[in-house]
Amino acid sequence: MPSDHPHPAGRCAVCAVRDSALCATFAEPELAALRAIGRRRTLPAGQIVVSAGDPASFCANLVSGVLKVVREEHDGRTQIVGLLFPGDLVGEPFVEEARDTLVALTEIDLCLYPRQPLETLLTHHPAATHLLLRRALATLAEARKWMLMLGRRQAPEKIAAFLLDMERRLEPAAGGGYHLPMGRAAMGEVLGLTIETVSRQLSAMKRAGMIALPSRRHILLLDRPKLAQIAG
Amino acid sequence: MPSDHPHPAGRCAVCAVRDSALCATFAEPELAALRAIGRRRTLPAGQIVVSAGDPASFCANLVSGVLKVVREEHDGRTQIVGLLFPGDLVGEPFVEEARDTLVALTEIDLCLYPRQPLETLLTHHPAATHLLLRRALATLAEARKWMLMLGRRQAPEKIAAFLLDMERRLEPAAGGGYHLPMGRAAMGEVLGLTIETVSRQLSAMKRAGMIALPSRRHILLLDRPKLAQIAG
DNA sequence: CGCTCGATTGACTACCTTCAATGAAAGTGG
DNA sequence: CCACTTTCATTGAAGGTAGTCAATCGAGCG
Repeated sequence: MPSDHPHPAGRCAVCAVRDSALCATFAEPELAALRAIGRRRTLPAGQIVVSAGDPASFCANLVSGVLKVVREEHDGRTQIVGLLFPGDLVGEPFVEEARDTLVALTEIDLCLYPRQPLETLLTHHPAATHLLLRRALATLAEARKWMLMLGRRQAPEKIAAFLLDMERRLEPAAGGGYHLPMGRAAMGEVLGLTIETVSRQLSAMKRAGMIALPSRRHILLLDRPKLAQIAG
Repeated sequence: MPSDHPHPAGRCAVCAVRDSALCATFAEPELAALRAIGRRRTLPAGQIVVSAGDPASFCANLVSGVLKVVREEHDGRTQIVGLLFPGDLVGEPFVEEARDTLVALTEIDLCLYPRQPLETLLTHHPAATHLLLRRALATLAEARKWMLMLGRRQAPEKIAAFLLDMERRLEPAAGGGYHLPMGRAAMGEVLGLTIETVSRQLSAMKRAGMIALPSRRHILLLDRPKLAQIAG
C-alpha cells in the first residue's frame, strides 16, 4: 500500500467534497477533531480497499474516483451491489466486519478515519449520526430501486437505465458524453448480465444510432428520449 | 380503516415485541412519552398500509403479522423489496414521502406513532437514532444479499433459499413445517419469477421428495441438506 | 351444487447464457 | 519503434432456462 500522510491543517477548507461529505455536518471545533484523526491516501485503480470478512478498522470519505461494492457467491459468481462516488462514505461505522468487498474502479483519493475514534466522535454528535441515518436510508432506497431492475427488467432496459444513470453521476468528458469508470465485465456485474449480453446490447444501440462509442469506455448518448423510453 | 384505540398504560410491559422493537431502547421516563403518542391498530390481510407517493404521516412497530414492501414499475411490473416481521419498524422516520407500498400479507397488529412527535422524541435520544442507524444498515445488508440472489441465481436456487429463509423467520406450524404468509404470486414477486415458474419449481421439489405441501401455504422441509445445497 | 380464485400443468416461444472464435487495443521487451 | 503478448471487447452459433399463453384442476364459499 502507498504510504499515507497526515491531514494537512486547513486542507478541509479546500476539499472537493467538503460540503457533501460527512464532514459537512461538523462546524469548526469538531472539525478540528475530525481533521486530527483523518489521513489522506491515494490508491490506484484495481486496488482492493477492503475484502469481505475483514475486520473493518476504518471508514473513509471518498474524495475522488469511483469504488465498486461487490458481493460474492461461494462459487465465484459476483454481483455489484453498490457504486461509490465522491462525497460518499466508504465503509460502515458501527459494523465490526466488512460484509462486502470494496474495489477501486479508478484511481481514488480517500480521507481515512480509524473506526473507533470516528465512532466516539459520532456518538457525541447526534447531528452526524442523524446524517448517517439519512444516508443509509437513501442508500437503501437506491438498493431497492436496483432490486426492481435486477428482478424485473430485461437486458435492453437495464442497459439504457444504466447509461442514463451514469450520465447523471459522472462528470461530462471533453467532447461530450462521459467516461465510464469500468469495463464491460463490471457493467455486467452491476446489471446481472453476462459480458456478452452487455456488449451485444451496446452494439445494437450503437447500430440504432442511440449511442456512440468513440472508445471502449467513452459513451455518447445521442438519443436520450429513446433511451429513456427503453429504460421505462 | 378500522378505528384505533389509545395505547393502554402499562401495555408495553406485556408487548410481544417489547424487547426487540424500537421501544427497547427507551427506559421508563421516555417510554412513557412514547406510550403517550402510540396507538394500537389491527388491520386485515390484504390491507394497503401505505401507498408509494403518500405523505408519510406515521411510523409503526409491527407487533404481529407480516407485511410486504413493494416497489412498482410504471407499467405494472412489481417487485417485493422487503418483508417485515414482528419487531420490525414500519415506515421510515425522517422521510417525507413513502417510496414503497406496504401491504399486510396477514392480519397485522401495529403500534402506530405519528411521525412528527416520534422524530422529536428520537432527536432528543441519540441512542434511538443509533439503533435506527444499525437497523437501516442491517436492512441494507439484507437488501444487498437479495440483490445477489435476484441478479445471479437461477430459479431452483431462489426457491430453495427462500424456503429455508422463511423457515428461519416464521414460527413453526402445528404438525411441523410452517405456514407461508403469502401465495405463489407474492413468492414470485419476492424472487423475481413468474407464478408459473414458482409453481413448477415447488412441484419438482415435491416430486424429488425434498419438500411436502400438505396445503397451499403449508410447507414442510423434508431434505434440508439437499435444499441448502441447491440454495448454494 | 356451482362459482370463483388460486395453483398446477402443458406447449411453445423468447431471451439470455454458454461456448468458441475473431478482433482490437494496451502493455512489454527486444 | 515495432513485434509480441495479454487483456478486453465483439460477434456468431447453439442450447437452456424461464416467460407467455392457455387449459385444467382443486379448494373454499356462497
